Amino acid sequence: MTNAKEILKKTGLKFTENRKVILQQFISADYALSFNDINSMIERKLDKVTIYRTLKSFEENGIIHEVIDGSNKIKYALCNNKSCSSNHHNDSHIHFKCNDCEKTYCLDDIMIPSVKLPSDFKLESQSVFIQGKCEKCKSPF
Amino acid sequence: MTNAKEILKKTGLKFTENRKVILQQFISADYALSFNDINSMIERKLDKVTIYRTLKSFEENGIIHEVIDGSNKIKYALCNNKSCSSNHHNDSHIHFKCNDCEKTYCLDDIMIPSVKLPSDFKLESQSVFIQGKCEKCKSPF
DNA sequence: AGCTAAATGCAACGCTATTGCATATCTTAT
DNA sequence: ATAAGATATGCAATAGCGTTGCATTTAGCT
Repeated sequence: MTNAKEILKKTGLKFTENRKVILQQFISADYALSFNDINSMIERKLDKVTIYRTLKSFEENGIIHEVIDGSNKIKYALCNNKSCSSNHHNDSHIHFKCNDCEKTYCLDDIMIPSVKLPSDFKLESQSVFIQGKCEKCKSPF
Repeated sequence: MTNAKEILKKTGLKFTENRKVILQQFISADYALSFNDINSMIERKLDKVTIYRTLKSFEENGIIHEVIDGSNKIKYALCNNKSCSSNHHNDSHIHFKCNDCEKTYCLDDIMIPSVKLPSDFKLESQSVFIQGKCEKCKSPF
């Protein structure tokens, strides 16, 4: 069970109403959220600075990770990997972005194939980014 | 031989001094360039709008392709793939970003391993993004 | 040389994100 | 339960990246 209060307790971050509502968006969404997504989803009107700072602190505490999808906006998604913690993320999974609805999904269940790099590069993390159409946009009716 | 004039001629874009100097930066750099990279590299001072528009038109004409590296800045690199043309790119290669110097390289010679997607997603393009240390930053002396 | 479409420069603007500072709120210890 | 201290929040201002509209200049053709 994914409970906002539990998650926050683990990190040592204070439990506040703002953090709860923001975290709940991540828990219920199955795709990566940007500032704008969150800002329009929540009823409670928060200052934008609060949202930005909340996202940053969630990220620093291993709750969410940044999702790179070429949108030139910062997006985040819940860390399902238990090994994410303060200042250390471990989210090398596949990201899939739909070219129609622009939503980006984390595909945690699919293995990332490994790549053999030339010897002059040292690999630290690897991610696969796929673009295409998601289920809803594939069959538009 | 990679000649700016030749490349521009193929596209039908007018050959101007501005375009020449910008294109030359791409030809001589072995990594992806952002607006800022270009702006600081060239002597000739151009209006920023000109640079942005030039990059966009190069991209639309299959000369350069966008490189996504999580920097939240638009970066571009030369298309080595001959099949890139107006409004159709074919640059599914590996991008490597150095966590130290922040330069991002296109690794054209390495095969991209293919990924099996769940059936509800339709793949249109795939790219692999790797972070680590480049040769220069691996051995700092 | 002159014409036309394309390229450039300037000014203004929009959006995303950040910083500094004063105030409010949570948590812990008493 | 309350007070104290640390943390979180809100407001105002600002920075950076990128775009748009419009007037002017230039490349490339006849």
